[in-house]
Amino acid sequence: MVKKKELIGQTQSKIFDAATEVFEEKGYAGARMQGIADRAGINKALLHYYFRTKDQLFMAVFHVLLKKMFDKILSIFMEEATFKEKLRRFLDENIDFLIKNPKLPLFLLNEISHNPALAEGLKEKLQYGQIRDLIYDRHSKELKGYGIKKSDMPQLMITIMGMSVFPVAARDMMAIMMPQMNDTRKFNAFMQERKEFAAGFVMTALKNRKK
Amino acid sequence: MVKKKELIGQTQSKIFDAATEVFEEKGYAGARMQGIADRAGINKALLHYYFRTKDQLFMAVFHVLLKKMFDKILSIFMEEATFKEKLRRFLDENIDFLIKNPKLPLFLLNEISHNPALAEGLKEKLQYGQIRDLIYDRHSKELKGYGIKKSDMPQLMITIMGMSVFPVAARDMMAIMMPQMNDTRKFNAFMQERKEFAAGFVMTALKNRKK
DNA sequence: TCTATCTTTGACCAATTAGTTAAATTATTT
DNA sequence: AAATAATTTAACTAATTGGTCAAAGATAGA
Repeated sequence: MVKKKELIGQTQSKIFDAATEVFEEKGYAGARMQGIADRAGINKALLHYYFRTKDQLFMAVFHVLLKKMFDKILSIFMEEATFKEKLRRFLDENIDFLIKNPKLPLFLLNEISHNPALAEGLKEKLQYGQIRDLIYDRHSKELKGYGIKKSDMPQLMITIMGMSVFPVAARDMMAIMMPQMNDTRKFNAFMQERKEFAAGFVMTALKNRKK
Repeated sequence: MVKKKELIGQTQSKIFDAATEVFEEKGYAGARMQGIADRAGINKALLHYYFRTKDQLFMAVFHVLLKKMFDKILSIFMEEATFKEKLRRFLDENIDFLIKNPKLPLFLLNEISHNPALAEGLKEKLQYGQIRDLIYDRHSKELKGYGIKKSDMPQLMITIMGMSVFPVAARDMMAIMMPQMNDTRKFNAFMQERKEFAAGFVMTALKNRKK
């Protein structure tokens, strides 16, 4: 027999999944409670029964997605390995993640830019503020060998992030110049290729960097 | 004496400027006609007098901004110069442009992703579809010397674009990990630094690329 | 089975929002 | 100066949208 709590779970997670899809697709301002209810296959009143307001529902979805993205990014750099190894693992795993969640980066970028307060929670809670120092300190010898000073870390980190995230976020715009990007199969192949291209590109640039 | 056409121009361009600001800030779905009227210092009915509907006003603004962005990108690569020189000029000028128009990339990315048809006009009109071949053919000798085949061009182009555009588009998100990015003065200094960093990074990676 | 609680729904409400209209004001032409 | 045309406004309308409510249906415990 199906228990009540499982039913709650079913409905609530049906709602949550539908809300995730709709918010990712249309953004907060473009999303409609009715549209979320429709996609979840339920009544709009039931939506408000489980999540009192649009803001509450959005916040629940947003924070799960933000954490999902950052956990992926950060977990790899917290492991025990050389910087070079981490770079490869990061690009491999992050690109796989992005292929599976192609709408996520642009969604997060947009919502945060429309409402910077959204990032506040994570900022304090997980102390990501220190991440630059943490990474640098763990690999200072290796990075110094590449001519990277602590003050260069933002440049390097944003470069690495951009190598994987930018193509996914900017896909539709780049497709104006490169129509083959419109074909999802080709785009995914491009992203697979990119694992190797990006890792090679960054490591070559680092190893031959003038100090 | 102020002529009628200038007056029209004044009001129309006041509206256009206000609409540009509001759309860039809030996106199509988040923008309000009343908000645009307020920012332009006029009545809402007057908005509809000059631009019949929200869609019409948005389209006018959007296409100007899309063209602005692409002209900037493409003009440099159409000049007579070596690829290396173009790369430097592109990063210099594009980063200056982005510092002045920090909300532009995310706005365009978002609106196109919410409504891919928006890109159609430009795609056909300016034949950007061929840009990859155009650039490659002009620099095939130099690029082949770096071990770049024609099929590598998308990887290279998206890398170069991402080096300049990503930091601006992802600023607020990267600021979660690097709080100093929240300070506009520091961020702009970072972008200035990036001209040199990115140019050096890309050229080093190209020159030492294994073929 | 009876009761209390939890879940789901249809109908409704109030606020917001894009868009209209008719009249008033200002500018242009003759 | 008078007539005509363009510009601007206040007040309004219709549709959309987030949110409520009371009642019906389902579930679990006594």
